Amino acid sequence: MSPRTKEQLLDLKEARKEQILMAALELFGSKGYQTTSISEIAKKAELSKGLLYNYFESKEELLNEVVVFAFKETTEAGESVLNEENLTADELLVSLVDSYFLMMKEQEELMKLVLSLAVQVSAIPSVHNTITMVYNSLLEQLEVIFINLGYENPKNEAMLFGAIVDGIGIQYMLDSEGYPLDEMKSLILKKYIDYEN
Amino acid sequence: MSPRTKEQLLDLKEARKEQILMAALELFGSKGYQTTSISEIAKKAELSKGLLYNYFESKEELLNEVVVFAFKETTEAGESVLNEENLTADELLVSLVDSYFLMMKEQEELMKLVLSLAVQVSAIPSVHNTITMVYNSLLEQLEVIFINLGYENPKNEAMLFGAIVDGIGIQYMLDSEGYPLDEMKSLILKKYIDYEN
Amino acid sequence: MSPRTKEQLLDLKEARKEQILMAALELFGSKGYQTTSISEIAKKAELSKGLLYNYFESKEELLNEVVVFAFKETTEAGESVLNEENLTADELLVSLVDSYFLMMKEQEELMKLVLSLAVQVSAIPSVHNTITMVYNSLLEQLEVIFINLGYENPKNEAMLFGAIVDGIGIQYMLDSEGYPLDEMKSLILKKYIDYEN
Amino acid sequence: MSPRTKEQLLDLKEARKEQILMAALELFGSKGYQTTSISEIAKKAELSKGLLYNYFESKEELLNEVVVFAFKETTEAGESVLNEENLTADELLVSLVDSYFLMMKEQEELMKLVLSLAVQVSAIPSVHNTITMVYNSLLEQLEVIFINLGYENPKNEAMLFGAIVDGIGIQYMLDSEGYPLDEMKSLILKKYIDYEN
DNA sequence: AATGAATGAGTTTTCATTCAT
DNA sequence: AATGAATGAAAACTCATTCAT
Repeated sequence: MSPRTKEQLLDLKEARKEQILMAALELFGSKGYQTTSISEIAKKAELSKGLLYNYFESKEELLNEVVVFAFKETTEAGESVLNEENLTADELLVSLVDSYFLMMKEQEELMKLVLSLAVQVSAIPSVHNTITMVYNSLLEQLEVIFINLGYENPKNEAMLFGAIVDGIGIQYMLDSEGYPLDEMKSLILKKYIDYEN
Repeated sequence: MSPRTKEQLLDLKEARKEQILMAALELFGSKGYQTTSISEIAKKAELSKGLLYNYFESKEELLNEVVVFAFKETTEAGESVLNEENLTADELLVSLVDSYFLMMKEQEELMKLVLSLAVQVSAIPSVHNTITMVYNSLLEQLEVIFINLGYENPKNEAMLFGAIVDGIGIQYMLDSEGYPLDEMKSLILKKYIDYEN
Repeated sequence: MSPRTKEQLLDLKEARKEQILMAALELFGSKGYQTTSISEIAKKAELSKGLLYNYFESKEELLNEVVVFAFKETTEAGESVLNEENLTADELLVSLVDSYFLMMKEQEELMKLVLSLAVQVSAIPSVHNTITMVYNSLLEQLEVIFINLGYENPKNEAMLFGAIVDGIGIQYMLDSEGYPLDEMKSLILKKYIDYEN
Repeated sequence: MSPRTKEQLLDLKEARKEQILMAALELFGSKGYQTTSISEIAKKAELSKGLLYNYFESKEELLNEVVVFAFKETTEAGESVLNEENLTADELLVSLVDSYFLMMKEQEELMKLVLSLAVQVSAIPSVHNTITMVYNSLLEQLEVIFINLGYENPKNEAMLFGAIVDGIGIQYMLDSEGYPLDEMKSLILKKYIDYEN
């Protein structure tokens, strides 16, 4: 019998990779990078340790790819908001805040990871680079909005907005049960726009 | 020579403990908790591993005490601002922001630790409790100010303010060289008060 | 198209086998047996790992066949010298020394392998047997010459000669750049025959 | 109770180190470097893996120290022969050959290691350097003798002699039971001196 | 009180070998 | 005949913690 076609193999490979990335994302997010072992990831991704190393050269490389993967989702959420047509700048901001808060609620693990990595992993240079890169691309996205809103210093405004979201993320991480996520959302929107929930 | 009095011994013990806590704080802050070994801490604190275990039962307990120790400094800085007399609420806020931003600049390590711990060690239950506790006491401190400022929902305002500071801390950690710390400070103050730098 | 004849298939198989053996020989010689992986050999021989296992049952069996293959070349070089007609015994010895030293220079890899295997691999019983076998057949070849030269104890003389060649091989391996191969050759020949380079 | 004095500790440390070196020497010699695991060495040296790493930073460093250790014994044996007084150059050579052959018989493991390393580990640069160094110091020792014997090219003679010893070592390694060590010794001595066993 | 030698479980990573396709 | 995905045992190495001195 002939071996699988190249395309089939590529598909399989991509699927496997994503499978591993998802498992790693979840574990890194909930337990932290250092505390998560390759064995655990392999078990969660339902493959063997050895095979995992066919897809990622090292734990550190895996982490890097997880970072890219994780931020990609965040960026894409923002992107889709930005691409919605017929929205005033104000409505855009509301929509963006909505999407971030939704993500915090629904993809807690992802947010935890993104945040914990930003902090925890600065010690690993390659990861630090990756994070800085993707974080900056997020900020640029935000900047566009503040430009449209006519703010005086849109770059700094974008950074402040980013800081708020990150900070809330941290607080939410510390106590996701009791945290008044919705109230905070209203509060922020009120600061930026005249918003009645 | 007469034997040392009990108090002297207690002082000695306290001094030693602080010596260890400082060393651990610095290392945990710069390298992260998991990546710092007990040996390194002992070397930096200039005592033996064995003796270190006379003061702290385990690495995890040491971490807990480091968290308390680290937040205490932060809280005390805030406290001293709050206790300054003859300040209007507005001036208090300015003063508090000043003190936080000063700390970020001058005690980078401490900020890094506080933040990274908040995130990184949520996985360790005992540490999670400690952090939640001290973080809440910080928030209560802030709340007082917003009460005085007459804000409608001072608790949430305190949380938002805390989030901003944390978020800026994260951004500063990612790129402490290039980050426009002073510009961000002005921006924040302008949001809260009519402030001209 | 008609199916290939059995002979053609055998030839193909033999060609493949040789292809693998050559690759393994080169890698074992340069990197050592333990340090060379089956994957590397397969890549160098331009076939898949799986297919390689159709030709050799295990890495150890492959090694055994490599040993035979490697020594065969050595033996054949000697054989061709012995079969040259019209040579006096002295001339034969000169010729043989020539051929060994030429091999050392031109087939460094092969020599390295032969030697390193002789030593490195004594721990693997099956390989030890193979090496002993082929090494002895080499010695028998040499013995013939010393018989013809009329030496008293041709067997031991053959062994001594073999030892000299091996020993020089080792020294050459340690420093193939700086080693005075030609001077050593002259020296040896002078010992055995009145030889002027 | 007070900790041990520094000297006691140093003695203990030296003893442990030698204990480990001996175990490693034996195992590397009989099984080869790659095939011997740190666990095995630790077990043979009767300590834990972890403790072994207090004495040697890595397996490779251990190997290097084993090489030095192993050659030191060889060199010292030669040295002691050279330092015997009232010996003619001829007698010195006899004595040296005696000592080498004795070592081959009695310290088979040591010889095996020396040889196998010379060959097997050329791939590890640090070890290659170590071996080249100690091998050259051995050759210099030999050279002195050939100078005293008035040979024309003592350096090359020393190398040839070294090659013979190495080569015989290899042959002896391949078949230590059946090898006519004593006959070979006589043969060599006869070549160099008029020697009647 | 003080030391650091000692342990061993746990970590990341490699690789000969098998097997579904 | 041919592929390379898949496995898992084993390797080198680390480190929190204990304990004899």
